[in-house]
Amino acid sequence: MKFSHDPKLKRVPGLSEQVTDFLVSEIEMGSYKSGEVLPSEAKLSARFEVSRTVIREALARLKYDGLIESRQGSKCRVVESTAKRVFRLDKLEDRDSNEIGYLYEFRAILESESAFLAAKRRSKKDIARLDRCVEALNQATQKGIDGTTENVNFHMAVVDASGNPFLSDFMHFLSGKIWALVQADRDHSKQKGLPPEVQQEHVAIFEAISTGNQNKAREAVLTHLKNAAERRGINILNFDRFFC
Amino acid sequence: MKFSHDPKLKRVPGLSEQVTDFLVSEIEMGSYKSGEVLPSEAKLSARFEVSRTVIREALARLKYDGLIESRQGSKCRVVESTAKRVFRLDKLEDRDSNEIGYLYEFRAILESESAFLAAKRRSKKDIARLDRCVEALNQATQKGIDGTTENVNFHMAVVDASGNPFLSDFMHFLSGKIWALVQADRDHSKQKGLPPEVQQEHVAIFEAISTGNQNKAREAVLTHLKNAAERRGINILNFDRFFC
DNA sequence: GTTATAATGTTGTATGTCAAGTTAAATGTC
DNA sequence: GACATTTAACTTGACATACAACATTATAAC
Repeated sequence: MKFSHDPKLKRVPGLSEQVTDFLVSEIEMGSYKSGEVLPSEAKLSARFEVSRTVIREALARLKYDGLIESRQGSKCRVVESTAKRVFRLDKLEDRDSNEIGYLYEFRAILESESAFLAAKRRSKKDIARLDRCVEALNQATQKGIDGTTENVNFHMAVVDASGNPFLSDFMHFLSGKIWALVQADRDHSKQKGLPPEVQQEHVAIFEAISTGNQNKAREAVLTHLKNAAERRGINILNFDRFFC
Repeated sequence: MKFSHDPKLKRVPGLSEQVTDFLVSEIEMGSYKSGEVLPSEAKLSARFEVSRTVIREALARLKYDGLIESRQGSKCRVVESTAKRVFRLDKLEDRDSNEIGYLYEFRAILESESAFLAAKRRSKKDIARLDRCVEALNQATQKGIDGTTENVNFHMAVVDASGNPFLSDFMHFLSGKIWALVQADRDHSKQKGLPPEVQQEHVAIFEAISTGNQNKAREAVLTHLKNAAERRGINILNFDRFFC
């Protein structure tokens, strides 16, 4: 049996990765506070019993994230946490159901407001793209195939139609994480194909956006995500805010 | 004159940083598409005319961001953009006023919904913290000092009171970027101290959250951010959506 | 005490080496 | 010729050493 081309092969974490994670947790735990200096590369090399190369690759990662700062000649300094250059969303799979509920709430806020804005700003190209997405979802529903890709495409078409590049970029990032999360426990559910009621929800969103009904677009998204969370057994928290 | 301890010294970008930026832009431009392999470290080393050490440190950064993937023995692969591990918000200072307007809109969505949730979920500790923040802003207003720190603290107390850790974490990240942006052109305005009307807006937000009036909390934040954007001459886009 | 100088420490970069793993070519087999 | 096996070449991971550029600290001079 050959594994040469299988991309799902377990990637063994290298030494620099391990050192990186360790240093990150130490900084986040407060072992090294803002403004303080880290031990020299030589000291870290001795402490972790790895070569300086490994240490440097780990530190390069931290520098890129803006966690530490360095200048030739003097030791690395830990920068204030407000100056972080990236937003990271790791270890999502081993968070409890409660936290995932918060993630869906977060997503619901962004996507519903995106739809609200999209109903106002959507261009003809946006509507055409949304139309294609709905059609693709239709075919997926009829054929009974998975349709996850088409689903994601539709949701991304909505946020892109909002016209806000930050909203758009961030939701692309977030949906990647959520998608990976969904795929992770798709083995459990074993459900094939999209239920027809899901597609009805999609159509409702599309109609509201294309006709320019902002409030209806927002509520259609909220309804859809509320149902989606329920279908996945996620502990939703505050979705009923607009329905009381 | 000595600069030894001055942290504002211009940090000269190292070779690995330059290589990193170049490779990132090449991947984003599409020179290396998803699933394709990068040239070997030796080839890259020859191409950029730097040592393999530099290349490895640059690649370590890309791996950490989830832009590429590597396994011992085979070349690095570019991963699908949906699998990116981080959300980055760089080069914010050289975006035009229009885009900054979108940034404020993005922020307004998150902060107004945070306030909406905070008005429902705020604990006694949250209210106490908000109270301390308002008091600190009061004193800053009276003393006529800058008050930027107190301002940021208040806004973060609001999002923390929302109880949603994702919302909270992300807004901490985002406010760091916005704060840096504000500080960048604070030299232009030369305004000292907070105007009294700003503090009134803060108090309105606090009152709405502490009394549990969700809708009022959300609109108070929107009003505040709308005015804040106007005061800073930012081209706001859609803030009047709730006022028509 | 202050200032100039030397010594030391630290990061940035380059080079070489080897091990472990993958890929591609050569070879053998039917 | 098609297929499987072995071999060779290539690639990443990690280590060690060396040196330049810069910063810090200790020392010496005044």
